[in-house]
Amino acid sequence: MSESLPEPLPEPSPESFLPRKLPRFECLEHRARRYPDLDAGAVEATLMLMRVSSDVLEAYAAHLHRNGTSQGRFSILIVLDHHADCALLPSDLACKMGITRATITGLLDGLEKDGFVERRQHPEDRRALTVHLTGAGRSFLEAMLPDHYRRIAALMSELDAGERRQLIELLHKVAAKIDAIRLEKPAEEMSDAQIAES
Amino acid sequence: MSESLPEPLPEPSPESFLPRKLPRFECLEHRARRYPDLDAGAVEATLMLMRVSSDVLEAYAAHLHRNGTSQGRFSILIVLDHHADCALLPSDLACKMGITRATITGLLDGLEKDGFVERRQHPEDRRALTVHLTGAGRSFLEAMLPDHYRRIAALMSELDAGERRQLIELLHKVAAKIDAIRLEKPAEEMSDAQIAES
DNA sequence: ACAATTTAATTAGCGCGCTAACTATATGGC
DNA sequence: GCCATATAGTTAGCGCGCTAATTAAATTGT
Repeated sequence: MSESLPEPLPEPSPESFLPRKLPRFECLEHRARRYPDLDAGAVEATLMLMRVSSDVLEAYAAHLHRNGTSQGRFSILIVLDHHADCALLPSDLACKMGITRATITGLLDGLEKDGFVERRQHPEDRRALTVHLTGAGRSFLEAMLPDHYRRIAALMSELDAGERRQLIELLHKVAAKIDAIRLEKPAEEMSDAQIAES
Repeated sequence: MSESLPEPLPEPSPESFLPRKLPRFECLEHRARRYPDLDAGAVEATLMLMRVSSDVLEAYAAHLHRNGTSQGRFSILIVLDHHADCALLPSDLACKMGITRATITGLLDGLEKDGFVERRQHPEDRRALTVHLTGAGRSFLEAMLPDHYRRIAALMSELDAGERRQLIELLHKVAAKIDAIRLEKPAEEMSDAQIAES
């Protein structure tokens, strides 16, 4: 919050930062001089966070796609395998994965068509279903997982244990402020007028 | 790569990490014991990166949605404003934003319907168009930007200048390994046999 | 000069998020 | 017992990424 433009700015050209794609946050830092509210360091960090994570997601999606699946589907298999004993409902999956039940319905349709999953009548509640991995689903998952974990290890292989902790800690600090992004009015940087009327 | 399970693991329950939603990477760390390839620290860091970035994106999308727009649309306005002198083509936008021309077409359709943007015949190349902010588009953008930058500043307000640098540097190290996620076979952790044949 | 290639934009259709609305069942209060 | 409400799952339709195919125009090679 305090400093702004401590260095003369690396002069954008964000193309040079990362191999592919510039994500949508791209052009912002150019405008450091035009907007008094613009904190160039914050924009740069936000840009980088969004770019790297979207590139990671895209790369991972490409890998899964080659193997005939997708993020959402693969995650369902993982969650089902992990809770193999619990007879999860679709709504449990939605809750554990942080997506809506409607989306789960679609993902399960696909997985069921592939024969990786089956829906069974819930024994007590006739509204509900329980979802289960089939043999095929389990073998598919087992075939994917070792490579999956190897990829994740590779992704973080440039960071030693301390750096990983650091990254997690920094991300926690960012996460603590996510509401400032979402809320109607940001609480930070209120003008005197705003403070007066509050 | 070296260490694994340096601490007994914070015992997942990722619900406690962050306010809302668990993203799809969720359940993985439970399985540290079952898979030899699983590097728990790497999984934890990856999980956190994906979760925070997706929560930031979602929060930002919610804000833009309240104001009748979206990430893609807003980014186009920003890029157009920034290159107001250049008479950008749709394909320039695609390239600068890291999305396909097909997607740009759709976003421009929406923006044009809102009256924020217009497409003009390119003066020399009859295949091409140039895209321009209208007055309405510019006013909308100018009305949004100060708050926009305030939100970004707020997001990073828990990090001092050094921590932001650190975050960026750590993310660079992650970015350097993105290919390991995408490629057919991960290069890391090659067996002796693989090394021999390379 | 003309055919082959490249490039610009679009269209059609998919994936997977979302919300809102709908159906069926369970549950809680009177 | 019965009505109101809540909950499970689905459906319909949108947003915005994507790829592949299409059309038009420019460029390149011989």
